[in-house]
Amino acid sequence: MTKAAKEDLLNLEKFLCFSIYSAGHAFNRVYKPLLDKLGLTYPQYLVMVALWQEDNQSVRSIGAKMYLESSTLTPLLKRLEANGLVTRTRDPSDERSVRITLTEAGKTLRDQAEEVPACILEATGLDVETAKRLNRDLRTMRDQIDAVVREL
Amino acid sequence: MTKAAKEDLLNLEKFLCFSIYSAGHAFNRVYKPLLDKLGLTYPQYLVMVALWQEDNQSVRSIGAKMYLESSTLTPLLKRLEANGLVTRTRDPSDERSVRITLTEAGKTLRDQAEEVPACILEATGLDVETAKRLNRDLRTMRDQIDAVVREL
DNA sequence: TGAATTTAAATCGCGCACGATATAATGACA
DNA sequence: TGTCATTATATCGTGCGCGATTTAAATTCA
Repeated sequence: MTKAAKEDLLNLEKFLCFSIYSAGHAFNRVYKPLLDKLGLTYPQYLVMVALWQEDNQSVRSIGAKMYLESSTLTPLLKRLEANGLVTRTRDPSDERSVRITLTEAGKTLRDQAEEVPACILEATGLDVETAKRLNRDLRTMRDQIDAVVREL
Repeated sequence: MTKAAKEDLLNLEKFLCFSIYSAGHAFNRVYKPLLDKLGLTYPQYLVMVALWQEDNQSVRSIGAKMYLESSTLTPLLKRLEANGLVTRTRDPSDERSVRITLTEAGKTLRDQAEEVPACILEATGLDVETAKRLNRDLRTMRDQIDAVVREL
């Protein structure tokens, strides 16, 4: 290993994982004022996006798309239910499964959230093409990491 | 807006923030077995990297580098102290400040952690140059977002 | 059919992360 | 100097996120 490479191992800013970690927190900070108006947290917003994309999903389906466990989703979905945005009902055709369905308020919220993605993109300072490339690279990396994790 | 762009607003996978969010979780998953051996969590590991880089920092200094609040760091550092990796002592020249200093065990742990970054890089499936570019782009984006957040 | 396995959610305990607030020490400056 | 503002850390409450475990339903297959 070169000397420069060794020094990189001592520099937190040179850690790719830390850039992801700190960028994630930065997104949280910039989303907060926008989502406060909607009464949503950042993870709740992402779940709502998933439901606006496809309503009436099972907890399992949402978890698969978001890479989250039921132990994370169940309480979060209960909060969305308590806030009147979704309903949680056992699937009659398979009583193990719980279907999450948007209420009218949950559907309506989508209109109020319409401006959010453009605001966020603007805050990143990235042009659309760069954002797309970054996005693609990150998804590829994530999927590669998860492939490694699965074979452990 | 084009039709394709509108559809992207409904597709969670096309959200840059979600790629960061899910990639962050993926890193957590792949780090876990490696860090379990060291008795560290992922955020604790990042704090240790910061301390290996520069020992005897104040809580404030660590927080500035890691973009974390004292309300996050104080309990985390107390756990590191309880595990014998650091000491926490008030700075005699400014009693408001707490200096975090590596113990011998904390210093020694660095050797055991030596292999970790290479293992992680390998799991990402990225070559060194791509990882560097991605890293640079993410830091730039994070700093840009934080600049926007500060002027709110 | 009936026992054993698998699957889906839920629950629990722990650690992170933040905002709001408290406390104590330092600095500013009238 | 004494008051007022600022700074550094700590504390509290809330919500994520996971692993381990539990419960109940569905599936497998002997």
